[in-house]
Amino acid sequence: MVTKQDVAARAGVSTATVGRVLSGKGYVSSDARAKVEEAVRALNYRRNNLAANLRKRKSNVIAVLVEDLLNPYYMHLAEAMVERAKEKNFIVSLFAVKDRDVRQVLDDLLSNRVCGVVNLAMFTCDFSWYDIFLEEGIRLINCTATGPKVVVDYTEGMREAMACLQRAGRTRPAFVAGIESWLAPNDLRVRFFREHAAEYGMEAREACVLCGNYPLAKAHRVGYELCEQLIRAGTPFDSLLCLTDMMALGALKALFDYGYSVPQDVSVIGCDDLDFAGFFQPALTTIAVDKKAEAYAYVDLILDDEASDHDVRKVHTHLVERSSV
Amino acid sequence: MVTKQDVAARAGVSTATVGRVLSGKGYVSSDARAKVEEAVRALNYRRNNLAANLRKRKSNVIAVLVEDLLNPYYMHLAEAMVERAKEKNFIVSLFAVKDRDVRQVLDDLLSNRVCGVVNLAMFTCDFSWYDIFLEEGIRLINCTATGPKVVVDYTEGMREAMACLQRAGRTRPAFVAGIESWLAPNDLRVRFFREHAAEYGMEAREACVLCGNYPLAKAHRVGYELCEQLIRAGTPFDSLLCLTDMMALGALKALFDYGYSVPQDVSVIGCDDLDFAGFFQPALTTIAVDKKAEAYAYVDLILDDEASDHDVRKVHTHLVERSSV
DNA sequence: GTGAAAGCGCTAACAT
DNA sequence: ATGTTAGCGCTTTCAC
Repeated sequence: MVTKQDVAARAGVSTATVGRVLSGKGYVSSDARAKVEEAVRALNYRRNNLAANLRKRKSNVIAVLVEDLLNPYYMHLAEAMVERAKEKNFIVSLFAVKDRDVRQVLDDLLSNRVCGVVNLAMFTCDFSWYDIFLEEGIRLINCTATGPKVVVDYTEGMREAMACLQRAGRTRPAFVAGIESWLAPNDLRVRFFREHAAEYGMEAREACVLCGNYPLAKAHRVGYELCEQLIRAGTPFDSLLCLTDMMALGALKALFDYGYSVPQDVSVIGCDDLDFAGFFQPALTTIAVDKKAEAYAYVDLILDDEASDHDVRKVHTHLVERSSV
Repeated sequence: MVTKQDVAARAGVSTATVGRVLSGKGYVSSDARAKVEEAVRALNYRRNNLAANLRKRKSNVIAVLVEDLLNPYYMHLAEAMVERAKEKNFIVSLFAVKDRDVRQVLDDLLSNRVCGVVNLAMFTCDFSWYDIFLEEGIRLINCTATGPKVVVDYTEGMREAMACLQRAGRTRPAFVAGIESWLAPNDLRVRFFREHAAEYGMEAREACVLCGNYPLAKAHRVGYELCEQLIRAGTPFDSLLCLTDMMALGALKALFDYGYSVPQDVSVIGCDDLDFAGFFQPALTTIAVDKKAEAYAYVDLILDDEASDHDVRKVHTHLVERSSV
């Protein structure tokens, strides 16, 4: 393995000088710089991040916490985060907090001295009792009640969605929320529905806000079951808003199984705009989230030194109309 | 930050002894062990993996190479790999080789001294010219022509699939391969189709093996386009085998758009058994891969010291019948 | 503008 | 059964 020492020796300078040209900080004569660059190329030197990390007491790993990697939405995010992190020479690692063994995962993160943590899990797993993260200067995103956050502004998309339903003449919507009811009030989509449905000439019937046990169960199953439940309850409805596209997928199937046709009998709107949402039957009208912006915001909040602790980045949403309304 | 030193001091022993109890290797008196354990708990000691990695000249990161994280199949794999790696105290990192900038990614892996590389990208990106990996003792899975491999034995599933089609009275199948034609001969599914269709009373018409530009384009789009192409070509067909479930999703939509009904007019079979394959319209009959076994095999091949370089682990497949045949 | 040297916290070889 | 010690390769002060 080629070390900085080797490079220094070949270039006839000290390791400090090599360090300066490699990091681009500090004064180096153009002569020295040239010699170092030649040596680096000739020896095919590659920095050992392990050593650098130890010295800096922090790794170049960004931890991403997920409950369920099988959710395509997370992967959209992960994809973009990897891309962004790479630009800045960081790598992203996945950590599963599946069985709610938060404690163990937290120890893991600490052991590995990750440089930041992005929580994609639905719930705000409270790190605050684990002050160590703060003490160690590890950036936490969407982890604690306070601290930097990126919030997806579903309001914009919801507005368009409701207007779209209204144009289609729908008046009796139901909302497949899927998440547990104690979580629902925190969700902007659910809140918007409850608070503003009336403005679009719709009845925001509380019984039609369907809560479930996502993310414990798969979103598409939850969507199916909730929709089935709604149908069996006999409550009349002419449209369905779904918290996520995968829930919409489930709902679509339930609707089909029970003989409803979409969009003739009921209109369906999803949320996320997964890359294959247009391939549902029928092609799903959905609230698109600017996933790339969301992912980049996560990485930037972790890595930008200027990012304040009270920073909150807003991610936009808008309706993508296809054939399900 | 609490170091091993601190623990040793508090326990009144040397760091070596602390190391012994922590690693479970070497002789330690039960008295010393007790004292160390007490100190670890009291001080809330957590090992610094950065230091350990440097010393061992190898990190606890398993690199996963992907072209496209948006493929649900990979996430299934990633999920299980994370789970397995965690058991052994390793973490998994994602690396995107999207733009074919293999070179750059390889440097990244080297810099980070990952302990192993699992290549989930479709093509065998040849690392062999990069002998450094071998020299450094970094395990490479599915990376080079030689070396350890996990192969998914599609033969089993394909056999059942063909039999299933035969039972349904189908005789004119097409195969939505999706991948570029030079890649096709390497694929067991395609090969099986070409070589054994006749045994099931089917015509293995070469023109009906549809190749495309996956993974450059999204699988579901490729599936759609290929199926559309097939329909427009006017070649008669009564069944469709698809390389992946996502391609099947696309094909299903094309079929629908062109007025065919599934399974009445044409039978469709996918491959992968994604968790939401049952939610396609109609529910997809598909070749299920034992994804967990596949993922575990990857991790095990990387971490097990006994794993030979010529090891090849076989992953089983079987048909899951739903409503598309 | 450049170099020397002190660690980062850990592991493992060696000594006792 | 336990302790001592020499690095791993890098960054970064501090002195020249």
